[in-house]
Amino acid sequence: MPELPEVETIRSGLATHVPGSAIEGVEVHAPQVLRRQDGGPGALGDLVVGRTITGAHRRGKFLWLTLAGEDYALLIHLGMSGQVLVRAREREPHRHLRVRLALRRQDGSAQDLWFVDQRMFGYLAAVPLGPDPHGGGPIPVTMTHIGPDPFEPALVPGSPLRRRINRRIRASTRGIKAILLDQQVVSGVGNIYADEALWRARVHGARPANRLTAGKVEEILTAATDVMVEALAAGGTSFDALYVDVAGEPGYFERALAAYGRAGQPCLRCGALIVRETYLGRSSFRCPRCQRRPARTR
DNA sequence: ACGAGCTCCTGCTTGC
DNA sequence: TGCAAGCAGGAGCTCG
Repeated sequence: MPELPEVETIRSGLATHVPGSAIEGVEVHAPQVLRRQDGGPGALGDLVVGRTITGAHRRGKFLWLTLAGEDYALLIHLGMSGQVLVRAREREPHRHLRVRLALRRQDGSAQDLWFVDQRMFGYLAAVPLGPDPHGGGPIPVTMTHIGPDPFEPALVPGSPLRRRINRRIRASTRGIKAILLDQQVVSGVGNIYADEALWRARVHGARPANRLTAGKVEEILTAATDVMVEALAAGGTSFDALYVDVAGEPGYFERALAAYGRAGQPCLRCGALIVRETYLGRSSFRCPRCQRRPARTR
């Protein structure tokens, strides 16, 4: 499940391979992944063919390639199982190949950009660029509601934005994990890194956010940032073949996970057995001793 | 305005 | 053995 570190690994791979290349053609194998395209699936080709890719950007789990003219971007969300692969033109198509972009490099050589997605929760869309409400560079207009992510300089500890977000979190009665998963507050954290951050901060995910101190919220945000920095250094987390980088290589952070997926195994801090629970309709893993359930929940 | 719940989708696993 | 149900879950949407 791609979260911030995995999407950043892909962004960085794209940044080294595709800027300067022109999009020569679009081949759609599954129109479903273009369901968010304004004007319908057919509009994608009209908006991107003939244009040159100028850069690869990311906020949270959203990825976009800017196009020459800097008025439009090709927005990519990987959903649960999306992959972006840079492939040789001759390569045999992948079973779950949904969209193929034919690229032409500046030196005249050809390469393909594949959007592969088994479960098709992901999508592609050519979207106009607009101003960033959080003060950064232009972003696709369909994602202006997405909050800043912990890798953004504006969100460093002690910054005004960080303090504002800390207050916003503590104004809510929702469980802290629900807020971590809410991409409109802070983006980039998904189910895996939320559980890891909460384990590190010794907090139960169902703890109402308004009952946390500013210092504890800060500790949770820092833990989320730290675990994602470490995961990025390992190339991301690959549970199965569903997450790979643009060259098709998996990441190696799974072996460093302390909570997620470790039900029945000892807590690396205290030895109590990690438990799996359902929270918000998805699985949560925690240490029953380090992360005590809040008193009045359930 | 906020939050809870539903929905999209495929493939692997589980149970009868 | 074969089939159906269960499960995985990001984020946009609807509804209260």
